[in-house]
Amino acid sequence: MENYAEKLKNNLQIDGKKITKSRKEIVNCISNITEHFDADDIYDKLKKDGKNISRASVYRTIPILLKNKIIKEASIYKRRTKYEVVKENEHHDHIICKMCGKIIEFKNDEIEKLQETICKKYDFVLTEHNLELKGYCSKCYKKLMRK
Amino acid sequence: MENYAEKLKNNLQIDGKKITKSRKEIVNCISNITEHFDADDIYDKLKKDGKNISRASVYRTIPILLKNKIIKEASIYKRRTKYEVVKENEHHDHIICKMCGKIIEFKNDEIEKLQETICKKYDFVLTEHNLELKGYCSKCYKKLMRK
DNA sequence: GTGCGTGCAAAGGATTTGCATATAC
DNA sequence: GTATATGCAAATCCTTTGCACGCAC
Repeated sequence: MENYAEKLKNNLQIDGKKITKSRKEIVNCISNITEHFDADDIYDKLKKDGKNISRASVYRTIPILLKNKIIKEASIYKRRTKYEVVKENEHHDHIICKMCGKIIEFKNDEIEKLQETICKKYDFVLTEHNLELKGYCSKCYKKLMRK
Repeated sequence: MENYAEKLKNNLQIDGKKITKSRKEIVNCISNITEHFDADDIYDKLKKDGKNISRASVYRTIPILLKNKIIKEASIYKRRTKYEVVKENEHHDHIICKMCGKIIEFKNDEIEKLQETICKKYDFVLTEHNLELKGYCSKCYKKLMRK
């Protein structure tokens, strides 16, 4: 379990930025989200919890969270950017439905091993990777076929 | 060299859609582009060539080109969708050096097969994928180690 | 002739920004 | 006290859409 609030605090101090109530609430809010989320998800969740933090503040905090690797961009769906909380040692890849935006996370050791093999072949040292499989979930594919 | 105009024509006829001047101009325009482009790039290029086709038509033609696999989404940068012309049998993935930016293109059939297997497992129909391996090329890695 | 496609301008919608005020330090 | 952050509403900007007209078939 990582302490995102602490991480943010340290990074803000280094940058000479302020540790405000809004920022603390936002980082606290997202650290409880396990799925993917967008700016409005944060805004709504805060509002539901009685915290009246403006959309502007949410949007202005997101770049800070990105920079400090507390969240990362997961996908963009219908012009809306989706994020996920960064968890150390929990890498996974994504399957994305192009129609409904559904996202499935997976991890495949065989693929990871092959990636290593490929990089060795090209004399590269692999440090990270990003694999996105795009297509249609069974529901959407059926819809598509009916047309 | 593929004949995109012909491909579009055939597909439009199958769908009972019309082969209009605008659509012909647009497909002709993009078939000469080798880099990535967005909707406005098409609009501007057409305008420069004296073809006054509205932005609306460009935007309305893009989904048709996507559907017919004449173009595909390449990336989204600053809320602007970038496309590239689809070239048959030219799929590849990328290895990218984080230090010098060197890019190596590769293709690995085993990984592609595994992707299919994974999608089947999750009841997804795979239509496209994107795999980026990031790390350091041997030269840069040595530099890094010397530090 | 009919229905699909086009152009125009207006609408949409996520995100950004200017400005006055509030707050962390 | 001062610089940075916030909230609000307005602005931005890519993209979509309604509508009247035009064109492919």
